[in-house]
Amino acid sequence: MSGYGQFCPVAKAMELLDERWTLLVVRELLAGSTRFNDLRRGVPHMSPALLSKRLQRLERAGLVRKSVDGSHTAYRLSPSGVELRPIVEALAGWGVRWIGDLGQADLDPHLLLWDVRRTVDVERWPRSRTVVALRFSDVETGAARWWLVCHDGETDLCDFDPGFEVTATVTSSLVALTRVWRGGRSWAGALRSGEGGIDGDADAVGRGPAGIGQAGWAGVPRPSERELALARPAAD
Amino acid sequence: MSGYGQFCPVAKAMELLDERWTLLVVRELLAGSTRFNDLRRGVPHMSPALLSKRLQRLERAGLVRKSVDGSHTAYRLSPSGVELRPIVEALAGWGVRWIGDLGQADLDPHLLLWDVRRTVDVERWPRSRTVVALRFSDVETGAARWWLVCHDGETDLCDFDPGFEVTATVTSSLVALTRVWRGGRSWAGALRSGEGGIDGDADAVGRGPAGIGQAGWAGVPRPSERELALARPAAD
DNA sequence: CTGTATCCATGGCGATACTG
DNA sequence: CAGTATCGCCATGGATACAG
Repeated sequence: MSGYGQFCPVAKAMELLDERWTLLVVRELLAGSTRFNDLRRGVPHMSPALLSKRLQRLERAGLVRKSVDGSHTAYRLSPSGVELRPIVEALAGWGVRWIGDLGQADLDPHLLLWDVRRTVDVERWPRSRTVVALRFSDVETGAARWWLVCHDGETDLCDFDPGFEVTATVTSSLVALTRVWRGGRSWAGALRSGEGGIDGDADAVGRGPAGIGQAGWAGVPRPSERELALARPAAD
Repeated sequence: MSGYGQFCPVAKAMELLDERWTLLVVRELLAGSTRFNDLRRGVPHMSPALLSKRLQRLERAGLVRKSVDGSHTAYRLSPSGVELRPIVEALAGWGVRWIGDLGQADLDPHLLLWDVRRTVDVERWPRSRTVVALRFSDVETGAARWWLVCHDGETDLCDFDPGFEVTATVTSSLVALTRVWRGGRSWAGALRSGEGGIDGDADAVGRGPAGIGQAGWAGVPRPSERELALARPAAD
């Protein structure tokens, strides 16, 4: 018995949505990914077998529609799936307010840049090809260097040097850039503390992270220290 | 590893909230239950061991505060827990729109009346003691007869005859009253089809289900047939 | 009334490898 | 690129009994 045996619509909704990974797949679909491997990038650590299973389940439940066009497969949310957007956004807002503590295990340069790629504010960048190199000061070789290549309104992410001239180079610790992108930490503060830096034509790229953009929920107001204290496990 | 290894706040939120039963416990707390056994009534089929475990987890996460006063224990949501209300309500709205099909296993007279008890519109009832007897025509003995006793603005639920004079008697199939209470089915329709009936002083009790009230999300607009068709597994 | 303790079966899921 | 196949573990949680 995997159901709850309740008619309550919260229970009926959660029978589907409380399965591990499911809502993260929905989140990635809402963010615009349609391809299997794009979804994988957006939901790292999820095995392909499980992703496949979840997509099938969501399709059977009518939240996702799969369309095959030649060798090209796309998954898109149906109307009922799209209606989960306010819920996912509310969860993001809640999470950003109340689960602020990030462990080292929560940090992931691949995922951060996969998300950053979507928030680059191309309008603020030069119309000619612009390349921002990113370097994480505290990440092991292999995931420490990245390049955002912006051209014709498209942004590509490379984990290898694409060879073009670099407009500016942003250096930062992984945790600092993650915090800045999530909101709640300012790039100015990261610069001051020495956790971040920018070289090259900073103005051209909107002074680094400002031009890279922020998460959609970055602007959600954080609880005050007083509110946080009230919500804490409580000495009672 | 039970986490998702992601900094995404949706992932961080779901690490806590996608555990089985958790959000239903939150729902019941939001509805106003504070006592362990009241929570159990609101979340039937959940073992007490698991309820205890979830409450502890929620307390450690700062969403719930436990207060002990003599032999009286109360669980209340903290500010961060209360902030889940819009999410739970949105889930209820989503569920009621898109997961309309109720199986026989989802029906439960105990839970229905536990919920109904909260929505009785005492203002509409006489100031003197009012007793509504409910009888499910299709439920096995033991859970087929119920009494709502309303007095001094309080509503009590009995599964035995309290002995007072009955103001009115509502008869219905379990599925019909569940649908009416959830919204999406009208009591008038249930009466017409013969699935429901009311005897006695119907006017005094707001003509039955109208006075008994409806779920908070009963008014959520349901998708049209056309929308439903679009969201269905799709013949593509 | 408010839980805790214990036990056990299940199946979810992580890992890895492999295919059209 | 877009998945399937297989395997095995162990944690989840259901059931039951019991305790302060």
